[in-house]
Order: sequence, then C-alpha cells, then structure tokens
Amino acid sequence: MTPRIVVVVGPTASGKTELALRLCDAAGGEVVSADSQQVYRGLDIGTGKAGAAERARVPHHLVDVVPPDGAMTAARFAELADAAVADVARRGRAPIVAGGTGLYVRALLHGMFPGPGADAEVRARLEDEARATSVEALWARLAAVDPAAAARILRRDLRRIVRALEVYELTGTPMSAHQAAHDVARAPSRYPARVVGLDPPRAELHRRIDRRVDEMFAAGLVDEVQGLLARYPRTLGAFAAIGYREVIAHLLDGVALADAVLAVKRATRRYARRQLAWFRAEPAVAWHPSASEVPVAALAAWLKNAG
RNA sequence: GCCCAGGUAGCUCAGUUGGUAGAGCAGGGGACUGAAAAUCCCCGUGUCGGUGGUUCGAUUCCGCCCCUGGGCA
Repeated sequence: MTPRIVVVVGPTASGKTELALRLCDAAGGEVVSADSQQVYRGLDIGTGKAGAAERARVPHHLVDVVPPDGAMTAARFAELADAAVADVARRGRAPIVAGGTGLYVRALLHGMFPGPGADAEVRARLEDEARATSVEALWARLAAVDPAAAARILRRDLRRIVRALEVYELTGTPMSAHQAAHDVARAPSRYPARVVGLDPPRAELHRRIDRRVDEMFAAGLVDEVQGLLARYPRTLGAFAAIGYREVIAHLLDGVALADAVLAVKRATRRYARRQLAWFRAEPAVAWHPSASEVPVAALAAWLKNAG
C-alpha cells in the first residue's frame, strides 16, 4: 500500500527544516529532502544542509547522494525519493518530505512524462545553434515542429526551447504531445499526501534570509568554496547555486567580500520569490505564516493512521 | 557666523528653456513536465526639503527657513 506522506514546502529560510524535524519527532519520522542542491556532497554550508547533530538524530534521505560533479535530474530525484519513502515506510517510520525545489516536489507527487533524459550532445549542438543565430531563431524552429510547446515557451527561454527540441529530436514526437499524455495539473497524486506551505511575512523572511547568509559566511562558506575550487573547475554545474557563484566571483574575480555577501542576500531573496510563485500555483498547499502554527499533532496522527 | 555644492521613488541619481517627472539598483508579480538555487517574462505617483512670492500655472524662477556635505573663520 502506498504510504502516506507529509510534504513541507516554502521559500528558503522559512523554517521548513525546523518544522520537518518537529513532524519527525511527533510522528516517528525521517526526512526526505527535496532540494536540488543538497544532493551534492561537499556543498554543505551554502546549501543550508541540516547540521551533523540533527542528521544524527533524524535520518535525512537524498542529501549527499551525488558528488559535486555528478548529475541529478528531476526524474532521477523522483526515483530515489520513491525508494527512500518506501524504505522509511517499510521500517514503520513516517516519511516527511521537505524541500524548496518545486520541480522535484512535483515530480515526486505527480510524476513526469516518460520522455528521454537529458542528452548532453543534443543540448550542446542546439546551444551552439542558438549562439550562431539567436535564441529567437531556435524558438522559431521549435514553433515549426511543435507549435503547442512554442506557444507556452517564451521566445528567449533557451533552457525550455532546447529541452522541447531535444525531446522532439529524440522521440520524433512533439514534447507537447508527451505532456498532453501526462497532464501534470490533472494527474492524481502518486501518494496520499498532506502538503503544508510556510509563508512568513515578507519583512520577517528577509530578516531570516539576511541572518542565515551571515551565518553561512561565519561558518566558513568562503573556505568551503576555496576547497571545492581546488578540485573542480568553476564551470561545475553545482557552482551555479546561490552562495557559490558569488563567493567564486569574490575569490576569482576580485569582488569585495562585503559585496559578495550582499549579492548572496539579494539572490536569495529573489530565489525565495520564485519558490513562492511556484508553490502558490500548487492547488493543494495548506499555507501557514510560521512553523509554530502548523497543526503538527494532527498531521502526525494522520500519518499514523495509514494502515 | 560666512562662502560653496546639494536636498527628486526604499537607495544612487537624471530631468523639466515654467504645463505636477524617469533611469539603474532594490523591491513586487508571473511562467516552469528529465540542468530548476537554473532559465525566462511583466511591473515606476513620488507632499520633486519647508514656506511665502511672481505667474493662468512653480518641482523648475525669486526671498526666507530647515537639513546634509565641503571650505573659510
């Protein structure tokens, strides 16, 4: 039987981790992280991973599952998360999913169309083509083979244009057809789930973000990045994460440390906004302004009544 | 105390030969189906320091006052 799960979503620094731990304590649970950056080993401080003490007390799944230069995708995440949820439930524990990566949460809850995975060669070729002509020209090419997808993708959104063309080239079927066959908006949830969202007052969220970023630098973020740079090129995909790219700019491009700190704070606020936009569009989220107002006991009881 | 330069959006500033104003950044909203902390789109009314005056009309010109920075005493 499919296990019941509680999913905690919300922007960075909204208190997801704290709430997830409280839920674990109340329900005898384990955390299944849904975070696209915490999967990387070695990127610890900047990704805001739970501390060693917390992880020793409550097991965290899907954290540190690939090396910094490893590949992670939404589909692979969903597979691993399915396995983790099953494992937790099999041992009689409650799976508490917590994460800020909307695409990953959706992949877990609603699945993805069974299309082809990322193909580095195809992507590189399409990107070269966009550089040689223009992104808009590539979009026009997409519009010719998959008008429905082109209508939903903005003319300059290179990432999505490339993905849509990639799917078409690899399968011979327009991506929009694949998507229509797997309508995420209407797909039933793959798990009986309660989704709780945290949306603190904006001023408070900003204060929390500022404090968190200051703590990251105090905890040695610059040293962490320096250590990673000794082993990996700055073009590493994981280095695109907030905190890493700004510190790299400080280390390699002469950006003043104080400016790097401000840049990290700014980028984090913007990221929080994008996260909120994503989760607000999700229909089943029960929103709360703070973790302390979430009915933890009721959720724990619901989890325990699974069988 | 005197002289000079400023006081315009949250911040840094531009501008209006007099017809109530606009950039960058910050901030806000949105999209998102195998890179997603990525990628992309949209959003600018604010006693133009205060107060008198000139004028049909003042943020703009003039007087006085307040504040900030610099210089001289």
